Amino acid sequence: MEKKKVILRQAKRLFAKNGYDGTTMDEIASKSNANKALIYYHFKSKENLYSCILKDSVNAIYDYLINKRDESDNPLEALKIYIEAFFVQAKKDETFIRILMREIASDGIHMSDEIMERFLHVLKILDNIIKQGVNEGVFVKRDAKIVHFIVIGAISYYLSSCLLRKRLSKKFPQNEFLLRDVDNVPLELYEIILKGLKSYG
Amino acid sequence: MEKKKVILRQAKRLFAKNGYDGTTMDEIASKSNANKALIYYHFKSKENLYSCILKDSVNAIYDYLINKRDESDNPLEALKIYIEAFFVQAKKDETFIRILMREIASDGIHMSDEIMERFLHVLKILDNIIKQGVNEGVFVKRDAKIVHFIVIGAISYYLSSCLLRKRLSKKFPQNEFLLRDVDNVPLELYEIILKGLKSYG
Amino acid sequence: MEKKKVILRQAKRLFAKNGYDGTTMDEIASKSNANKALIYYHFKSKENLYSCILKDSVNAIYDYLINKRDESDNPLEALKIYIEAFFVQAKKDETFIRILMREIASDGIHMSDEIMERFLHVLKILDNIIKQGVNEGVFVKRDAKIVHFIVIGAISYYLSSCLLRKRLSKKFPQNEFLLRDVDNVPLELYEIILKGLKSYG
Amino acid sequence: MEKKKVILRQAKRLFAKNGYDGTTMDEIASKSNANKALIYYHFKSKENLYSCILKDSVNAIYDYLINKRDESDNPLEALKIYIEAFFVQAKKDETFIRILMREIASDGIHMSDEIMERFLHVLKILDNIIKQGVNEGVFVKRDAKIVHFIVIGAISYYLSSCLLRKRLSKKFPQNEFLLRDVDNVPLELYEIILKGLKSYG
DNA sequence: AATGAATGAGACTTCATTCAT
DNA sequence: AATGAATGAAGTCTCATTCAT
Repeated sequence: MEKKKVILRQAKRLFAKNGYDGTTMDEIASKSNANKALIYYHFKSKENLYSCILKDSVNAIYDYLINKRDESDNPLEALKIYIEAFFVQAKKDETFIRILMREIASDGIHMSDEIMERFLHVLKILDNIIKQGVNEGVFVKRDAKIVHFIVIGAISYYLSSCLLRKRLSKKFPQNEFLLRDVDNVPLELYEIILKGLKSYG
Repeated sequence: MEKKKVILRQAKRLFAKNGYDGTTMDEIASKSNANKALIYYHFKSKENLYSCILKDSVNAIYDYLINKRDESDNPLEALKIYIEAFFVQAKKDETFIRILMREIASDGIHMSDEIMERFLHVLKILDNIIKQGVNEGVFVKRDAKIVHFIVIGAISYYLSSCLLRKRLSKKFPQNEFLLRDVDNVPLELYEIILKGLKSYG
Repeated sequence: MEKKKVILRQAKRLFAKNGYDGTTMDEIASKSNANKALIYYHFKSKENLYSCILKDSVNAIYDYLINKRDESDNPLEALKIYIEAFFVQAKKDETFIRILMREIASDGIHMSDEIMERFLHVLKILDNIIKQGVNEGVFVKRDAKIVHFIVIGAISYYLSSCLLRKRLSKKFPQNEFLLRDVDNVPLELYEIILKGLKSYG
Repeated sequence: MEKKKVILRQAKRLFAKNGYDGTTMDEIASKSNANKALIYYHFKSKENLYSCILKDSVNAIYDYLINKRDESDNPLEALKIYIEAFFVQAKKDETFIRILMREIASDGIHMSDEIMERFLHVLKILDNIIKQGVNEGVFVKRDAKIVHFIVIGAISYYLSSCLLRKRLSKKFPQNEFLLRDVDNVPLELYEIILKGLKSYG
């Protein structure tokens, strides 16, 4: 019972780090101190194990965002909350963002319809916020999707490149300033986007 | 001599689509109508083949950006040109952005120091633009890095998700509007960022 | 558990006959009626499989000689026993001598430090016998090492050339007498060496 | 013309060190600074190249021994000359002895009939010496073949183990004395054998 | 005489998966 | 729930050899 969770956790870590094809069942078994056959006992197949992990992650982020959404119906604040929530959740489960990046890079080979739909809902939350803002006249009219690419793209890119930047800044100390962490990413991001969207009147 | 280029092109396509571990030498050989041993004759190993591809791509984008940079020294225009150039080049060589995403997701396992340094230079070009803008008082003071995450993150995410979005919009027609392509990404992106950065008065 | 031993035995036979590079894992698998992957399951690599075999063989001959050594502390008899024991053991495990010859021919590429040390012990047993004999005045003073080269060289050469001589004697019947087996090799050897070493008083 | 000899020399060195299967045509090409196809141009095939080398070596030792044989018809001296000649020639062309050891270990897979016959002649020279000695009453009656195994076995073993012993004596300095070179191998060998064979009277 | 490119066969090794217990 | 042994397919890489020039 406990073992199953350990397997899930370790598998997730490995899938995030090395990708689906770069992760072996042997590695998962060894990192979770489990017999390889036990993984099959619990999860049927590698594909299924991966699928479980993907589903859990998408559900977690969806549930979190849905919860936070209800904290405000003011578009300005809602946008801020959305960005922060996405960031917080993505940081808490850093593996997810890496898995997502790989899925996008491979056109979602491993994503089931169910998972895709759930992910669409995540986007829709942001879309609604922008639309409401435009309707209420607080945002300039602009394709809401571009905001979505900015938010998810920037956060994904920032979070998943943390280790790489750390490594680079050691190797190239003269460019260290380029690679240092940003103080408060969600706030900076929010401020730029907000200023970029806000209609003055 | 021709064959070598064919192999490079096909390998790149496959690495972009399926990742390093998801691509087999057999597949590359078959897609480039080459004998498998010939790939080893020209490229020594899978790792080395991948490395060559990575290097070529990073060099191409670097050269293109360096060229474009010299077209203006006005930070506002330079920013616009940078965004557009990055977008154009990334779109022309769509495979690169996917390879890059995977590399970031795996903390750059396959990136040699040489390649990393070259990639750092790409970032530095943007950093200099922002810094000049802040110095000249046309941009509000803000951590230049966040802009970099927005530009590269959003463009990467947008471009590499094209096919996935197309697939999704067929499967979920009710949400099709969410997934449609944005009319003019670099322009929209530039306008939001510019508005978000510009200092008034 | 049984399979592992079968693999070891068959691998040993093949390595002896065809050398390390001349033996394929496919061949070993087929001769031991085992799946190739099973060999890797039990032995990790070809190199390691070979190493195990080498270690076992050296240990076997060492243990046998150590045991026999204690049967006498008279140098004359001890020398006789050593020669006979080495011969008997080498004949019982004929593969070993061939493997050893190849190892020597290639300067022990595959010999680990551990194995080398064990083999050194084998030499030391003979060395001690000769030295004791010289000290007690029953042997003329002579470099003990030369005796070692005679014993091991002659026995190795004799035993491993058995099949070749048989083949040759069929092909060249007029020289058959040159190639026939010697009646009692260890005894003949012992007598020559003893006579060659003995000091007369 | 020159290249052909370089190829032969380098191939021989490699075959001696790594065996037939352990040596690749690529390696030979690279060590002789020749194009791989050139080796095929000169030698048809790997097997043939090896065969040429084997033949040359056996012929060289045969010619040398035949020459030396005529220097004496006294069995005692002839034996001494034979041992010394075999040793000198084997030392001059150290690769040969290693190749021979491997051939014996693998029952002479690569030895053509022609080469085998020539090698038989080498043995016959020694056989004749011993027989003459027995006939003349200077040697005790003893199977001549055993002397042959002693001479060839001991010399082969001694010469081909030189590097290995050097390596070992560095790794195990406390046993260095066991591994040091013998001062005058052919003399020591001759003296033991002579004393072992001589009939007193 | 000499070479760069090309190839088919096969080598070592790994992997997801299953089975018997 | 848990495990050691076993397997077929496939993956990376090497090798002897040939071809066109």
